[in-house]
Amino acid sequence: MLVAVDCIIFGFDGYNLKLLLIKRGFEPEKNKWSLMGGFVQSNEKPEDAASRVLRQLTGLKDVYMEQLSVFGKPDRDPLERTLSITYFALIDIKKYEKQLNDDYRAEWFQLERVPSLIFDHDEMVQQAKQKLRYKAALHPILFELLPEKFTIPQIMTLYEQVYEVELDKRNFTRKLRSTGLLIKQSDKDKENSKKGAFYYKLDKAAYTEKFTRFLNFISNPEYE
Amino acid sequence: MLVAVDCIIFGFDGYNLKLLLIKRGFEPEKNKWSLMGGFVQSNEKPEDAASRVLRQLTGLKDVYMEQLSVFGKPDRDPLERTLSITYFALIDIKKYEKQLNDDYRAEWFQLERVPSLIFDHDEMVQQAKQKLRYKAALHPILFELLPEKFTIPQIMTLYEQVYEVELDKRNFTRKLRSTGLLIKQSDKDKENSKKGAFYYKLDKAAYTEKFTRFLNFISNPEYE
DNA sequence: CCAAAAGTGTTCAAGCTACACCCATGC
DNA sequence: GCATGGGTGTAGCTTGAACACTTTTGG
Repeated sequence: MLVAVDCIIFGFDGYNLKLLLIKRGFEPEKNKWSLMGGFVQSNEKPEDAASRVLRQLTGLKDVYMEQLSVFGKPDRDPLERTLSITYFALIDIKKYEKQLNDDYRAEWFQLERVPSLIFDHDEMVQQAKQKLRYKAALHPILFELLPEKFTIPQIMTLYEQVYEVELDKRNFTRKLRSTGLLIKQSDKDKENSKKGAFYYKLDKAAYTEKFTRFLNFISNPEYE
Repeated sequence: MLVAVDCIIFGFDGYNLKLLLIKRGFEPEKNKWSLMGGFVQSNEKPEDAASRVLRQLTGLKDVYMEQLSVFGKPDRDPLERTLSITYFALIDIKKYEKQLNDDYRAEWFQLERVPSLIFDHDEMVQQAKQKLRYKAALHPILFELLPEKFTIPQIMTLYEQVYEVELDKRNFTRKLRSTGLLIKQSDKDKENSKKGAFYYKLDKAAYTEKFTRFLNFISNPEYE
């Protein structure tokens, strides 16, 4: 049996949550949109294959990545029985922009505008979105999508995008600060407003320490 | 590459949370304790393989089962490169008792008394325990471990076992009732006390409807 | 009548929701 | 000087935690 990995890669540009897709360069389904994937080599762990694939496409390593699940219907690939292990990755879209590998004709798509994908990749994306919501309601993983310095309005927009809700900025700010994960900087981002919004950095030590604690950023979402 | 499934099977006998293991009947590692597993056949989805394997061992079908993750280190099986997809299953231990298939020399082990297992199966069990805690803090899956009629002290013991904590019965009862998942019966279980404890059944409709909602049975556990 | 488990209520603290106004600045 | 987005505080309510006594009945 062939074993592949497919990566569901999320990015955030400050306004919208996006997905990185490639235009498939070979048959079957040549020129259709697809997730970035590759086969697990004989000397490789599946997670190493996923990191390798991600690095090939984006040039990035040490990216937040998590195993999602296995897709294994006997006929999911029409040519040959192939099992796919999916991984979802969260990357800072700005870091990536410079390193884009043009060989793959990759593009970012807003989540609402994702085209239909080959094989069972649509289902993979659905599952990844769900998992992202589930996980981000409990753990501070969305910081992985942000640049080193970010503002509170930015994070709030991110949460609003992920959950497709509108949040109250007073309550959100209070809750966010109460996590103790943020370090306020003295400079401001003035791109999005005249007054400017203070930058924050993530307190890495607190992040590591509190990662596995319950956070409850979003109350009573529907969980999968 | 060979692809196998391995099942982490949990059961509850009213007092202790248990794990079902088999004594391996073939080389390598013959006569060592192991999870029940099997290879994914060419016409089979992995989840079907898992159900099949579970049915072979226990005679049960329509069991609560969930994909856990993939274990894929190149050398995890010393003979041949084998990928394993793990599933965890929750079964009512009483239903099972009658149907035990003796071919596999299976035994239930209390979680604290699980022997060391072949290959990376120890790690699989660890992961399954963690996932069980995570999931059961948010969703009412532990009912899958109980018989059709059960008492509140039984469920409470089950939660105490899963999380290795002591709970307050007044608070627990109130929280449990507030879920609207239980239907009180008029008869009592008199096996465990003279006064007897009322039986309850699960309200199947409410269970299905509320499954994906946040429940928060356990406050602030450490999540994985 | 007594031992053993089942069942039940109240008080306090913390956290969540809803909600409206002032601030700083570029144009 | 005004439009735009950033930033802050309070009151009411809900939820969770802590805690002790009464009930039932088999032996």
